[in-house]
Amino acid sequence: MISNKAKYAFRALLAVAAAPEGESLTSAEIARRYNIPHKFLEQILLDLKKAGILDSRRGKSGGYVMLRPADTISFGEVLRIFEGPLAPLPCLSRQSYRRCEDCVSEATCEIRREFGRAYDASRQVLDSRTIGDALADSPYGGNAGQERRLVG
Amino acid sequence: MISNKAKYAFRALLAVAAAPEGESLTSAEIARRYNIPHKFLEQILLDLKKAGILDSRRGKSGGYVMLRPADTISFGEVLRIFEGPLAPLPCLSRQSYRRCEDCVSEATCEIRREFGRAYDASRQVLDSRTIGDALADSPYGGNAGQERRLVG
DNA sequence: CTTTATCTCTACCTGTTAAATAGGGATATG
DNA sequence: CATATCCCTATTTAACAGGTAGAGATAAAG
Repeated sequence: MISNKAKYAFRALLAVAAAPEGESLTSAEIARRYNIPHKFLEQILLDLKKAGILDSRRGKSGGYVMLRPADTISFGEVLRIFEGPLAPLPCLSRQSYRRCEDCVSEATCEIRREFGRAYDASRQVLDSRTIGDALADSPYGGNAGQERRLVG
Repeated sequence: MISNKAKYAFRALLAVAAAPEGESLTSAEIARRYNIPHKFLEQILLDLKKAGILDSRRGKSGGYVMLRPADTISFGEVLRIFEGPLAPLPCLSRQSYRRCEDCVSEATCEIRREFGRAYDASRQVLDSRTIGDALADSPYGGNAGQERRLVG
């Protein structure tokens, strides 16, 4: 299971990305809309800002906007911000490789091989699908991060 | 990352499954071979027994043997014993479904949809690949759970 | 029938993390 | 200058990971 923190981050990102071009969204509004504890959400939005994904405006009529286009932000990237490495085994992580204490030979390790396959399969999805894709595929057809399509 | 507990369980299972037909393997031997804390491993082996995967013999010259053939035991099944549901979101778990508090509409939830894809991809691997498969594909060509192949 | 090697069971311990909660400080707008 | 917002840090509570510890049950060997 992914953490609530990560899930709230996706909610927030999708909401900000789906907002009309140029309009900002406040943490309070997002929290209300999705029933997320407000102060907790603030921390999360701050993390997204520090990661260079969101930008913010302070003061009255402040709020959050996308800093990068939604279709350049993959689910994998966001997940890694909040969950750390996605690899199921330390020896499978490119970013933060660590040897397994109980491993006799990495090259022949069956566990590593099988989980490597599972990891590849899941990464294929998470690192290719973006926030923009998710909105575009949405029933309501959000269109953040790309040109507007004519509907009808 | 999967827990050490689960990883140790796979080590143990693969070792027992790879043992010559009819021979049992002691927890001490497995612990020594893979540098796993012995008492911790004992708990794990007990869990595998309670799950109906391993059988055990007590007393001198005791040890563990497979209760079911290795090629009927998927990585997913074992993982679920030690990690609980594999679904990345509670609303994606068939076995222990739970609604997300912050979800407005499950049918249109972009998070659910995207993680559903990732989950499907990873489950495709974990629920189809078995301990027996993993040994068969091994460089050294273990052959537990199926007829012996001639190596020439 | 005693010793010894094994599995079985239960309790406990320590550090880390999840999931908030709390309380203010900084800043922009009206 | 009042208010609404974002910004930052500390604290709390519960659960969980990853063991450690000690004793009991059982079976084989001598």
